[in-house]
Amino acid sequence: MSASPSPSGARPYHHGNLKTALVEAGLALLEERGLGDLSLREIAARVGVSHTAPKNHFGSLKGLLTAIAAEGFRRHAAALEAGLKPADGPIERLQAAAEGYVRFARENPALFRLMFSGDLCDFNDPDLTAAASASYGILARLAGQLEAGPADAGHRQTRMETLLWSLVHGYATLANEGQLATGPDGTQIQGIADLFRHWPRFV
Amino acid sequence: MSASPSPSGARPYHHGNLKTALVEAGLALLEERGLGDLSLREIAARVGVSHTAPKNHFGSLKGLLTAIAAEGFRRHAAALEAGLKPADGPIERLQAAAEGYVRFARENPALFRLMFSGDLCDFNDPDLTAAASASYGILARLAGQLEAGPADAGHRQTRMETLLWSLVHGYATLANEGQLATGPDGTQIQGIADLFRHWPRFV
DNA sequence: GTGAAAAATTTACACTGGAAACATGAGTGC
DNA sequence: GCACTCATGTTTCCAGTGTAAATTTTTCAC
Repeated sequence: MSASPSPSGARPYHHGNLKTALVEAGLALLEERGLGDLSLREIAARVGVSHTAPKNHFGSLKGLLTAIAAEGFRRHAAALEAGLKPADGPIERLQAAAEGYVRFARENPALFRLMFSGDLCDFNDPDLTAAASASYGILARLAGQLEAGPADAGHRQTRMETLLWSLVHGYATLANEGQLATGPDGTQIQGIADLFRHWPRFV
Repeated sequence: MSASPSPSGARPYHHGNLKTALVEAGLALLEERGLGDLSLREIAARVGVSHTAPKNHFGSLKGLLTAIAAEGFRRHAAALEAGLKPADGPIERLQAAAEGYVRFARENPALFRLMFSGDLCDFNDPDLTAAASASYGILARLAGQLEAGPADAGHRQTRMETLLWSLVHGYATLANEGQLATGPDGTQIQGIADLFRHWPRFV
C-alpha cells in the first residue's frame, strides 16, 4: 500500500498533464537560459521528472521544441492582434500589427528565434503549421486591404504580403540580434511604425 | 631521427597554417552538416588535428565560429558588390545589391544563419565587427544615394538604411527558412527585385 | 479480478566542448 | 654548436547532452 492517492506531499507516479507542463517549463527556461543553452534534461528536471519521460509525449527533443514553437505562434498571433482597432484605417491597423510583431520578438527573443529556426522545429507538424498559418493570416489579411486592385487570386502569396512580411520580420530579427541602432533607453532610433509613416517613393 | 622535414607522407608535428585551415574546413563542413550538427571535433578531424588544437588559435568554439563568420561577411560584401555596375542608376544598383544579398543567403544558408545567430559569435571581436561593418556600409551607401534631402547627419542609422536592410534581410531570412512561396523550380514567386520595381505607395 | 497498454524510471551509450598535464619542435641568444 | 623559451599539438579526463532499451509502476477496459 503506497501513500494515499493525492494528498499533498507524495508525488504520484504519473504526472497527470506532463505534456503541457513540459511546454510551459520549456517556455520559461527558454528565456532564462537562451536558445543555445536549453536542454531537454533541464526541462524535465524543472518539472520533476526523469529526462527520458518527454519521449513518451514528444518523441524527441525536436518534438518538444516543435510544441513550444506552436504555442509561441499562438501567442505571436495574439500580439499581432493586440493593438488592432476595427475603427482604424488599413494603414493604422498595419502599423499596430507591425508594432505587435516587433514587441513580441523583443519580449521573447529566444522563443522568436526558435519559431523561425528552421531546423530545430518540425515544420511538417500539423499543430505547428496551423498555428504559424493563423499568425501569418493576420498579416496577409492586412496586406490584402492595402492592395490596389482586386485580390491577386493567381498567387499563393501576393507581392504585398511578401513585402510587408519581409520588412517586419527583418526588422524584428535585426532588432533582436542587436543590429539596429538604439537610443539611450534601449529602444530603436527608427521605430517600425515610422518606416510606414515616412514611406519613400522609388519609382 | 624522424622522417625527413617535409617530403610527402610524413605530416609534420606543427601544421603551419592551422588557423586558416580550420576556418576553411569549418566553412566547408558548415554547409555539409548544417549549423546545428557542426562540431569542433569534426572540424579538427577534417584538418587532421586533435580536437583541442583549435584552442591555441581561437580559444573556444565560439572563437572559431567568430572567425568563420568574419570570413562569411567578407564574402557577403563581395556578393553585394558582384552585380553593381557604376553606370546604373541608384535604383538599379540597389536592386542588384539586394539580389546579391539574397543569392548569398540562398547559396550559403548555414553560414548566413551563423553570421546572424547573435549568440554563437562574439560580436565584440574586432575582425568580425570590421567585416560586418564593411558589408553593411555597402548597403548604407546605396541607401544614402536614395535619400531625398541631404544626409541625415544627426542619426547613426537613417530611416532609409533601416528600411532597406530590414526588407532585404527579412526576405533573405524567410527565403532561407523556406517560408516564402516558391514556384516549381524552387525560386521565389516574388523576386526581391520585383518588390522594388512595383513599389507601393501607402501615404 | 485480470490483462493490456500507457507512463515513467533506470541504465547504458556515443557524442560534445573544455581543462589540465605533457610532448614536440621552431626560433633566439650566446 | 647549444641550451632555453615558448608557441603549437597531443593525450587524457571530465561534466554534460540526447537517445535507445529494458524495467517498473499505474491506469483503464473488459
